[in-house]
Amino acid sequence: MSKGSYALTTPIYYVNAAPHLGTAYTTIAADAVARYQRMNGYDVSFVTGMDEHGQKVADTAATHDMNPQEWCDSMEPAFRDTWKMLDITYSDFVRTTEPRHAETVKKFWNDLYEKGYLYKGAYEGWYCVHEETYYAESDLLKDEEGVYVCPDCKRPVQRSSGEENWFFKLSDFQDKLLEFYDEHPDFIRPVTRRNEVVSFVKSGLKDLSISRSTFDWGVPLPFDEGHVAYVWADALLAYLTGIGYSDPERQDEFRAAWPMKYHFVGKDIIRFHCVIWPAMLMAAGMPITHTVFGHGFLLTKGEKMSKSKGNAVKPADLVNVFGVDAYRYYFLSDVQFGHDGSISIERMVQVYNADLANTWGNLCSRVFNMTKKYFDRHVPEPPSFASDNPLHELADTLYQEYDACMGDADFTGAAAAVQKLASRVNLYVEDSAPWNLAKSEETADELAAVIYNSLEAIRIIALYMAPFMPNTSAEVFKRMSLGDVFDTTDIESASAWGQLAPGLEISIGDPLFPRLDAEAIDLSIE
RNA sequence: GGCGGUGUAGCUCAGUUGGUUAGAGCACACGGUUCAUACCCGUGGCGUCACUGGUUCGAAUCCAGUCACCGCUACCA
Repeated sequence: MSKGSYALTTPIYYVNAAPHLGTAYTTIAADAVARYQRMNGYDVSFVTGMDEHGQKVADTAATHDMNPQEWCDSMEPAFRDTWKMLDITYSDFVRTTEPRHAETVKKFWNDLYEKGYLYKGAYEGWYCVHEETYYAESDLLKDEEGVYVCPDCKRPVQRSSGEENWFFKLSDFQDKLLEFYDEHPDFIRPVTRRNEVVSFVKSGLKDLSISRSTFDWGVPLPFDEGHVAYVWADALLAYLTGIGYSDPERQDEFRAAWPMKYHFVGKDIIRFHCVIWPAMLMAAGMPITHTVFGHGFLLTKGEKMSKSKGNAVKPADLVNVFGVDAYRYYFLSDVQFGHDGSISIERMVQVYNADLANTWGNLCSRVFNMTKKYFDRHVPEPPSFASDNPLHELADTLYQEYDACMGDADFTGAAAAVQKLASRVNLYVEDSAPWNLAKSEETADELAAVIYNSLEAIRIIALYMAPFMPNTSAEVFKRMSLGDVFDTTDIESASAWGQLAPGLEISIGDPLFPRLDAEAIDLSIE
């Protein structure tokens, strides 16, 4: 029984660079939510993709001796393969050069054109005579007297009318946006981002040029074929394409999935998603995505991680050392989503050893071993008193806590909630000392209870760890003869205490997370 | 310059509407245990809660100022 639709997106990533830790971070977060909400009973639409248009792409293609389409095609595997490596379960991968997306762009902007939200005008730019270059206002510097000067040669620049473009009447939406933010406090998260956006909009909105005519690498506007859509006027619409907006056969899906639940984005593109995008939707008369979540940046030694600084460690480098599951777990659990977070190899090793090797992995190992040793590898029949135990009590509160965190994109909180149960099982085993209970026939029932309860807790932990660490949970389920953990469609009832069937065979297997030695890892993030 | 944010144990961070000896995880030290991946369990130390002044019976928590760092201040994304 489906709880309904749950749609979310990552940004449609600009093709100019292969996925790096930052894009992987956003995508893993979205995937954790997607996986969880599927297990929680929703029909999940999870859209990601590639943003392939614009002058810059055309230029980059040229430097590689390719035409733009060839260049974009050559980049597709970099994205698809990275997402495959990270076990990303997107439901649609939109390339903005696909015909179906061109349909979306044409349909959408034609609608706004007919509704009178577009007009032709000239974009006012700045020109430096000496450098013979146009600059955006944000690129300019100011001299002592507050006069704009060229960022390269420091000479004053002059205002200049650029090309004729189509403009979207963004300024018409200033009040409506402010009203919308006010009525939908959850639209922009976290709160600091919200404040920034509100103060930006309050400072006044200018109309936005949404077309370009000086190059042709883009979607031609249907009412003026000499113009192609500006990249953002193109890329944002990929969210619609990804759930079937322009596909006659997917209209039911589209109606169910729109408006979406989440756009996960980096904080650097929050404005496009929180100002321009809702204004576009208002103009189109469409409802607006529930929440745009602008997460923080990953910092190494306090500096933003980016390829431009040449300090990029590729996701694959870390996956090779730690494995996919630990990679996902580390970034989601140790970096507060929404805040900038420091990351380091040292820290990653610490978290891996503490949370995964020592707590979760070792717990499975010790309990599975005892099951083998005391019950010939089979889940024991629990005596009637077995369900009265501290693990049962804690497990009963887990769904509520975890669900609240995941619904809130608080991955750190969700991971901690599961981790708390794992720690509690370790303590329970310690307190119960099954190795002593095994010494006498008189305590055989107690021993069965302890082992059954520990196994049952492990089953439940594996369920809730699955969105973070899909492979490990699948493996734990397999070792417990439990079937596919991702067949779960109602995690709340699946995690209710006492469903583990006695008699199932338990296999021990190799350690899930062999301990790592920080000294032995030859990899540094500078 | 304007608006906003941050500054709490070695590290990463929690600290609700101001209220008893300031918390968690990790790291560190010591003790216990042995089913387990030298694992698990217990105990412990450490903090002038950035600084200064103020309000209050009482402030990490409110106010003012100072210092440091950071974000936003539109069309590369």
